[in-house]
Amino acid sequence: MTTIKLSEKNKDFFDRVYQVARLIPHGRATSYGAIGKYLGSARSARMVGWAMNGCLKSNNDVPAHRVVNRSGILSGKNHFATATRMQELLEKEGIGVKNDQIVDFKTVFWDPSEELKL
DNA sequence: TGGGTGACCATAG
DNA sequence: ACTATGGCCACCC
Repeated sequence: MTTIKLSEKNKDFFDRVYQVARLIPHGRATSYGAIGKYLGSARSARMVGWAMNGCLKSNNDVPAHRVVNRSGILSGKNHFATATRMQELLEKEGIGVKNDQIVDFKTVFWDPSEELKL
């Protein structure tokens, strides 16, 4: 049983990442960097990935499969329950996946700092 | 305390 | 076009 330590500061960060991830529309996908940028780019994209890692271990409704790297590659599929889990979830939403990479990613791409611009 | 690692990204050569 | 490097910052040993 793995427990993620969450100090006050990063708990806030994790929370924000989860919030944005939940706002990703059905059938769309975004990147770690995009989320990091939306959160202020002060935090690097790596932290977003770290947050995602934590999200899989906690029981929340964060669609981690809709978050990929900048090339549309399913870089985190390795962290899902099964190697094909992430791809299956994406394809079920109508997102094409070929060779662990999202087909026509630029079309599927959903940028929070654009769509969610306040 | 310090150093290595990571579901990454941007820039430089 | 591709490879190399630095930066980012929380986590673990």
